[in-house]
Amino acid sequence: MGGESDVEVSTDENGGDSEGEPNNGRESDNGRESDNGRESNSGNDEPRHAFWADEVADEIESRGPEDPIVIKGGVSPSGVAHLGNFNEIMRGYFVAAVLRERGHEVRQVFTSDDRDPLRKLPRKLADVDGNIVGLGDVDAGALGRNLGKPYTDIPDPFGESESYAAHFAALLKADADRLDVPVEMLSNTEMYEEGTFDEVVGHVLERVDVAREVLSEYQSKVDADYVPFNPVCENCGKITETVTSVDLDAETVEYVCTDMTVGDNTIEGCGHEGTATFRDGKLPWRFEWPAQWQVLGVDFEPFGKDHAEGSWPSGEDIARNVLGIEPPVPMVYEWFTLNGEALSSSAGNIVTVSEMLELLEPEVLKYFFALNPRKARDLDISRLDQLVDDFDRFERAYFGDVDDEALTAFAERAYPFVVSEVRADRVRLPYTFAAVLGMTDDRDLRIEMARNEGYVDDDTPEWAIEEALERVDRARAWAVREDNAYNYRLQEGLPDVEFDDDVAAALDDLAAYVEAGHDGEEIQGEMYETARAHDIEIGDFFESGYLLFFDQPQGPRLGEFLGELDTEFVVARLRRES
RNA sequence: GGGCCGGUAGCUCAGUCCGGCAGAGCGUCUGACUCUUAAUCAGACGGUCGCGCGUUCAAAUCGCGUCCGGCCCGCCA
Repeated sequence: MGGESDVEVSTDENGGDSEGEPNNGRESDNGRESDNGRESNSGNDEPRHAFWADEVADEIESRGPEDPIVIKGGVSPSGVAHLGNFNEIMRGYFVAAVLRERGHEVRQVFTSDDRDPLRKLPRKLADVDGNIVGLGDVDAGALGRNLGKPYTDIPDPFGESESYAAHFAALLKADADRLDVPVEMLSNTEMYEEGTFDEVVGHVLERVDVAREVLSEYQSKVDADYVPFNPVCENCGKITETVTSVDLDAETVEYVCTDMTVGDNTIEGCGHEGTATFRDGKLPWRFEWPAQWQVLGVDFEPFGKDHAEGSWPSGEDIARNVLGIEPPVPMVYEWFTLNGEALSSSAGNIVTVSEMLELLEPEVLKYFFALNPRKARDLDISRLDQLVDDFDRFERAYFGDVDDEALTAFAERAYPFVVSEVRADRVRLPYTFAAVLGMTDDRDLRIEMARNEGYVDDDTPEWAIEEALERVDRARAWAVREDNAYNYRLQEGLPDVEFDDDVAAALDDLAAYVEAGHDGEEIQGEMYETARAHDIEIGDFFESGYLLFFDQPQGPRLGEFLGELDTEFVVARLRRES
């Protein structure tokens, strides 16, 4: 793992190859004593990693895993593929990225646990574009009739994919692609059907006594009749729980299709008695999870705090004492809240990746997941500007432009995995400013305003301008969605406003001045003159201008803004004509 | 009831593993720039590190207890 990582770490040299603009940002001018300090203190005791993924990678490496290192995540395909599910993918992604940088071959897989039965109707679904829709917008009856069946045996409510499960998995995969995360989607059902689990299932059923004994430590319902295999009923298609006998040689089980209790509800069995192969059913979750570790050779798996005290301890135990394998390196991540509340699809408090990407660049979203997984965080949509500001600062820290040792150390490790490409001369408009630029759809005017504020100059490459402007559309979408203080909009039509006679006269004078042809700075100065000449408060005069152009009492430095607009339009508006 | 995780400035969070002056950004306030979008510059304010006890020369950090929030001990993420 030596060579490649050494090259990667010394980013200072290789940053320049892409755009011919040597990246000296990280070593930049303000002589940084921290560089010297780093030399001196790195000798003795091993410094703590600034990025959690490095810690995890250390632990994985210490076990001497064989390449490819396998990193897994997984969810049951119920309801909406929301941002919370992305913990599973993104946490694994950063560890995978670190290991790859260290020279390992890494396979990141994500299981869709799609042989699980649909237990209750989801309140919300997401269509193929990631838009959230209610149950009423799809054929809810068709779903209801399929309660108890594996997700892969249920039709796609949107009638597009081959099953409910396939629809859901496609959404997750599409979101992973949007974030440029290379993850291999695996269908649990397919793995059963292909016989991938045959051996483990046989092994568990052969040692059913041990299996019962181990699991009974964790689940009181495990009794002498408990058989850790749930066949799919050949008659009604539902997952059943009552296995009456096992034939290890034939790799089949006999079962009775009995009722299944789910919370307060009962999903009725059909009473059918039949025979199922090991491929026509599934292991219960507590066994299935360790079985996945075995058949996929999983080395690392992040999981939510819900599993930390339930499935993980039993899974670890089952892996060692029933399957005889070493469980993967675990990592518990805290759940984040959305707007201060728990993520809940039934309460409608969810957001999807594609929704977020309408508001943020992918790298900002990735940055969110690069933060310490142990901390409970809130993703506050109304304060996305804060998150973006934090990201921008994080980015500047990578290039050595922030006087914050801890942040810089974190950024040096995490930043390259957050962006698709490290480029020194990116332009980042502050998010709220970007929202303000959204007041107009005129691309040139946006650029001009950014130029006026010094974010863009003649040396700014076209690609950087293009990328910077992408934030404008997103920030604009945010301002509109939140309808907040940055939701400015140049009014296309004349707003419904009335003015006193003296203000009206002043506006007419200003119109004449603009019509005569003056630049923005001159118009700005003239506004003061005009207001004085008509003996009106300067503030009031500006306000009348803002009302005319934005239908709001506040706005940009008006003269210079008007100077950028079409003169005819400005003159007509000042005269309240159109 | 038993267990796990979180709680640090108004907000978002570093710092906690391995004890050493309570930190950053944003916001707020004041001042400056012909008073006007994001600002910029200068300065100020801002803290019972959830709370208590203990260990220690020294505790946000370690131990015990406790409060609040979330989660697990059915199924499932």
